[in-house]
Amino acid sequence: MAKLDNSPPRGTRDMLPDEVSRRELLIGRLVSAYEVFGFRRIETPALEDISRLSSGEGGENEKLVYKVLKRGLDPVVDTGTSPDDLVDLGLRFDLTVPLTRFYANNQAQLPAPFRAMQIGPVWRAERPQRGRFRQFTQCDIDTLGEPGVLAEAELLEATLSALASAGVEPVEARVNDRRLLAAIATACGVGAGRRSSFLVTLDKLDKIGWPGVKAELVERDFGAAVAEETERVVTLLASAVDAGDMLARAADLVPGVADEVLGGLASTADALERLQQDPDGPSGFSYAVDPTIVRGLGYYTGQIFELRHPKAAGSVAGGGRYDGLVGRSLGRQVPACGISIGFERIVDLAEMAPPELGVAVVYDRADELGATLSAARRIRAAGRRATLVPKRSNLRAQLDGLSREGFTSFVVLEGGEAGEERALRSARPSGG
RNA sequence: GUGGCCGUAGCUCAGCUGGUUAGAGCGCCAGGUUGUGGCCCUGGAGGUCGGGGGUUCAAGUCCCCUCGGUCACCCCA
Repeated sequence: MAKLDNSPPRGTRDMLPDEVSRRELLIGRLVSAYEVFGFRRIETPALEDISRLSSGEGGENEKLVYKVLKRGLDPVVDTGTSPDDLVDLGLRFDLTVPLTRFYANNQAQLPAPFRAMQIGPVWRAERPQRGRFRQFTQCDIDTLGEPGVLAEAELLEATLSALASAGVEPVEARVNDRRLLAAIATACGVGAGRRSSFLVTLDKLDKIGWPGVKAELVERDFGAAVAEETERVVTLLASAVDAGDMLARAADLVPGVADEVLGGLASTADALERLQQDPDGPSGFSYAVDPTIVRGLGYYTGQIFELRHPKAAGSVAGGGRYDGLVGRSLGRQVPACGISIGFERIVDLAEMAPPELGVAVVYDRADELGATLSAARRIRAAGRRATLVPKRSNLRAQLDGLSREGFTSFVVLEGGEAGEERALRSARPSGG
């Protein structure tokens, strides 16, 4: 038989036992942290109707959907058939779109406001890179039915507290508002039709700086005047000494922005300030109102968030308000807001104790099987974890290996009878 | 989806300008010493050099395609 390539599909990964232990432990921390705020865990299917994944609300991500062919297709496809007619399902590319369907479907049984938590895999047909996979896990919390910025402030607090409980520090939270961005675009002379193209470029400021942003704006045919005005307005906004100052400047520099928008950002910033001062709150985070963060997804309508960690590739969490999305499924507008943690981007930063495997029961293959099994069973009956391992010729080396694996003690069976249980001296690499 | 770099044992890597049966360390297995521990000694298994095609008397080494990783773009958790 020919040897096949055993690596998993591109951008997906196998998970070893130690990794799974670590991930489970981290999920437990996040779930506990979120439950304290009243978020209830739900689950939705990996598959959704393709039309729901292609509504245009998912922005760029919709181009990355894995599509599923209809069952029972004729093996020979005539050339006149459009590819779209062959597909009826797709793998979800985030947890938010499925959540809005879930809400519309189960609304009668859900409280208002409803606080949802979802943890599960999503798929995007991207080119993989460090911190970017084709299958990855998102940890979402969302509040549906709360129009006020209490939702925003609470979601940020819950996320910061969840990250802190996992030892993921320091985290920098940035907050902005889609409506402020729209007003900035207008103030700089950009028409509504070209707004998103403008914002995509502005979003790159921290990466390519003003020379890069201005060059790209000119390249995209916005003209030198728009480019200069953008630099002037945004620089003045960004050079504010604090959130309050920035918002005061915005009222002046960006005349089109509604007071409600600036007031909302002020409330969120104030809530984060008070959280930071509170000895009961999470520490190890900073925050800023940043008029240049954009976020790609098309469905955001209000405040948007981005959380970063210095060692993580890209952002560690992101989200925002999407008041229009539930209405697409329900036919009635329901305000909604959510944040998603990128699990793969924090799992290596989290401080998790290595798994403890309990007692290694070292047996001799020559001994009677029944006696061996019952010796291990007695240990388990005492509420402990016991794993049978066959004795190797070099016991010294074996014990060392068992310790590295994560066993904390061992007993050697002789004639099926357990000897004295002894602790394994730690041979684990430090920092485990 | 576009472009750059990379791909040799389970892991980390060596293999000069193409030239006999492709190497090391660690790990693994068996044994010795030990006799319920980190040392030491001996032996062993394990590679169609990511896969396919081509150039050549000869390819791990050169060319093309493909798969995978990585970086940049795009975008994003």
